[in-house]
Amino acid sequence: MINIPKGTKDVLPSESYKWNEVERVVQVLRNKYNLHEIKTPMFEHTELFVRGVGNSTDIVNKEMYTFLDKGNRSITLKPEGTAGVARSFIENGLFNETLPLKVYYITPCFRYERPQAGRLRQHTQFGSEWFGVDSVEADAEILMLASDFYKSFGINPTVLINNLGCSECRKKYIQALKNFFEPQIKDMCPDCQKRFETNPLRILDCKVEECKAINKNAPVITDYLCDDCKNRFEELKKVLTEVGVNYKCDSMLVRGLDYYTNLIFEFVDEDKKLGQNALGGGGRYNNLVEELGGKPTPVVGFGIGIERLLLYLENKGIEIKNNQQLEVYVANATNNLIEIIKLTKVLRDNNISAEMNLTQRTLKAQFKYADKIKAKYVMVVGDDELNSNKFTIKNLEDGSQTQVDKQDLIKYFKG
RNA sequence: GUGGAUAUAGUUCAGUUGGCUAGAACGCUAGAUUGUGGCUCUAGAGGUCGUGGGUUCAAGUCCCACUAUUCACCCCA
Repeated sequence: MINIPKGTKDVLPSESYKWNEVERVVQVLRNKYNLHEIKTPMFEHTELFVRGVGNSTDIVNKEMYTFLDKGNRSITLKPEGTAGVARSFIENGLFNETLPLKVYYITPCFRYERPQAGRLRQHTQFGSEWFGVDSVEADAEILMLASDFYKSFGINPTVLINNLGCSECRKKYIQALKNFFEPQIKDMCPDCQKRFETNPLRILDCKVEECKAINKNAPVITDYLCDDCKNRFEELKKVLTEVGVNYKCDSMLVRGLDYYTNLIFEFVDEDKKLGQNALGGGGRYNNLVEELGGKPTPVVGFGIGIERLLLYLENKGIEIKNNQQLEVYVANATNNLIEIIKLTKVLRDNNISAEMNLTQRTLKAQFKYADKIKAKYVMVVGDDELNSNKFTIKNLEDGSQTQVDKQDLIKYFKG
């Protein structure tokens, strides 16, 4: 017996309707927000993620599915959605097209980690990236889109927001951080000592108690923002309050991807029932396109984990509606197969969901089956019906039974 | 990478201080007279007790190793 690989999951026929519903919600948002889908490959050159996601990140350092292909190229299964989309944007010269460009994707992502509740080696992200806009409106609207997505499922998770500043204020802030940590870095955990060299910002994100204690007194980014950055953040907060986005400021929020500038955010499960409490996250990355070799283009975007969304809904006791229902089961009480098949085809040609008996079962067993698959109606087709052109239709929900003329069948089911 | 837990039927789980042909519930298949579901009743199929080794007269049960799963930490979706 060959088992499913570690950290992966089958979506079984009995639960796939949940995924169909997620896709339906995304289609609705696509129209409401005028998004366009972009599909990029499942794998890219490893270098893209090293440069895009950043080589001081855990994703790049220890979590990538990297291998050499037969042409000795280093290939990596995408660990997140943004880098590939940015690459495509540059490679296809989309910065020369009409901007802003608002794209979205639903894609599997791969990270080699130890699996646990809400964390898989293959997970699925719904993401959206908006190229060529750098405004409060865009920042607010991308948060509204993500928030709208969650609200479509009847939830309203808190989004933590923070502002990392433009490259100018960030430079000053990082220097301030270095000055602050330098005298006491020897008392901090080995990870933080490494972070001090590679990316001091991430020290703020440390979960070790001793480090957290020191972090409490660390300089706060808001004190180092230039007036532009400060005003913009204040204005964003005003807008979010007006439009009902459930946000909270968190000056410790850093996030583990290097490409962020200015706005960053993370949707969280505040009850922490998930274990992993990040439901989705994102922010602004105004330098990424340029760093990957494109014309300087501001971008804002997010990624939302679908598996975590479904887990969150389950924990909250929120059920996703299954709107797939079989309308008619065509039961067979005759040897005239041709007529059964033709009748079923007529129903389907009129967009009526229909299934016919495919087994040697008795009529009684066919009724049992129809009940089990939750058919709304059973239409009995026997020699009597075929001779008289009148069909017996039983409503399985209330048990009532009706005779319907052959030419009125469609009207009966559609009416 | 670090630490903890678990492994018995398709699923969820019982299985006592080691003791006869390993159980339940749900699910699945079929039947309860003539062409009608749900409820009920009856019957049936389905397990080398994760794998390998050890202790013992005797191992699902105790010990060891391996494998798999799972939870937590780090980090992230």
